[in-house]
Amino acid sequence: MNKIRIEKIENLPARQVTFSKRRKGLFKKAGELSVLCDAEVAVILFSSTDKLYEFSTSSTVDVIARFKLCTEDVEEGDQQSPNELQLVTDECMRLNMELAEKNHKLRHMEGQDLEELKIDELQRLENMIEGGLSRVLQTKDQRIMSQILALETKGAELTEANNLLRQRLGTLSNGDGNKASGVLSDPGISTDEEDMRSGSCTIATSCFSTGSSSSSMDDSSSEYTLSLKLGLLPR
Amino acid sequence: MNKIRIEKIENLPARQVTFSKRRKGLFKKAGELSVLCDAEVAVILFSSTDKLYEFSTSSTVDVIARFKLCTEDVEEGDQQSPNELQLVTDECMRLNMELAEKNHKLRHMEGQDLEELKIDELQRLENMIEGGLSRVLQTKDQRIMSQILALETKGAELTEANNLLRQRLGTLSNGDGNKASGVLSDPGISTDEEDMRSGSCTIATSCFSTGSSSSSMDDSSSEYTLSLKLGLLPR
DNA sequence: ATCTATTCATAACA
DNA sequence: TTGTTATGAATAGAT
Repeated sequence: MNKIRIEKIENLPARQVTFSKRRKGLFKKAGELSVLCDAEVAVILFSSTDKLYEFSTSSTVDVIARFKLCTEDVEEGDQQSPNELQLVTDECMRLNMELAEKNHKLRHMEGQDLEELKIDELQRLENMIEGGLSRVLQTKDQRIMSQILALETKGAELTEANNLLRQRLGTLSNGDGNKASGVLSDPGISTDEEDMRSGSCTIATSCFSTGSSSSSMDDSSSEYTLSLKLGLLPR
Repeated sequence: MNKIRIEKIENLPARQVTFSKRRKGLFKKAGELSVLCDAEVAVILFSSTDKLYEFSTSSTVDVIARFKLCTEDVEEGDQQSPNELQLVTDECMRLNMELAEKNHKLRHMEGQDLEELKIDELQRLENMIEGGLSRVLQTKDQRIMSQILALETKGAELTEANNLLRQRLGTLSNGDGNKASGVLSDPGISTDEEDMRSGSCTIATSCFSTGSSSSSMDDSSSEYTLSLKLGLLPR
């Protein structure tokens, strides 16, 4: 409903959704144009994940052939039609160079081959890495928070259910108090709650195995609050 | 204002107008999609009068080359002779995949597309980034230290030379003490030292504006050491 | 080409 | 992924 700026969508799922919707729209428009105006059209589309999508009135290769005819006439004279092998070879070389560059950049990001960098380049690299790191940390925290929230909710539900069951048991056999309390330690009924305490904690703490955050392990407050405190540790 | 049926417009002028309007719209949509979703796109269009129109993000022939690569893979296998073209095409495909993978990794390192990662993957990513960061910082510090050392040495040499000159001047005109001390402020002789203190300082501090690495900057030592430490700052 | 009345496409949300 | 809806964008028809 909102107007958007035409710039790269950084959020991946949103980008994927927009891609598939607009791709559909684009293809539709292309088809309408071809019918309305009796035109021949081909649309070739590569997603950011390098997947190919195409639309064409007749056959894409036919349109391409026609296109080649039109354009080769223009540049004919200086070169005899660069054959397919040449085309693919060029693309190969281009890819090779691009790959080398990316590898180089990646090595720098990983702290390798730093000798070749000047101090200011190192500084820029540092800033870039720190930017990435902060985004990673932020994302991780968000993820952890939402997981904690989900667990809390489930925990609360289970606790309530447990209380209800206990109550019901108490009503059924109100003559025998031991029976009711015995149920609590019965794995068949209250395991869920137990799992919350042990299992979830492990998940939370294992995430911080770096060591920077294994500090305040005191369970002075309730167990649930404890996992929260650990979870949001920004580092 | 009326809704129109999608069928060939028989009226020629009307068809031409519609063609030009919708062509513009189609190209715009194609451009928006490519920017929004970081996609590569090519639109090839022949009017009913066989005039060619094209739109593409990079170059139409590049996109066509890529398209050929993708489609030829599909129909490989029935052809037996693994000619050169096939070989190069295979290599191209391999490169394409590798490149996609590197790009993906790089984006993660830069803190993009993190939605697709699970918590433990985020944690591993964080560790990797932190490793790189620490190496970058270490390299930067080393570089800075060695530059400091070089400047210190040079500073010491200059000081010594300066002393020698001063001494010599004192010997030449030992009757006049003012002359000798005046020399010190004479740009022709002692500029080097002055420049070290003022000019370089500005450069130096700006480099550490990030704050993360401005650690042992204590100027408890001699003045030379102070200006030198600042001076080595890069750029 | 320029101008609206409409239809259409789609961003955000569920 | 699919569907819904409030909005902005595209455009048919007229000038």
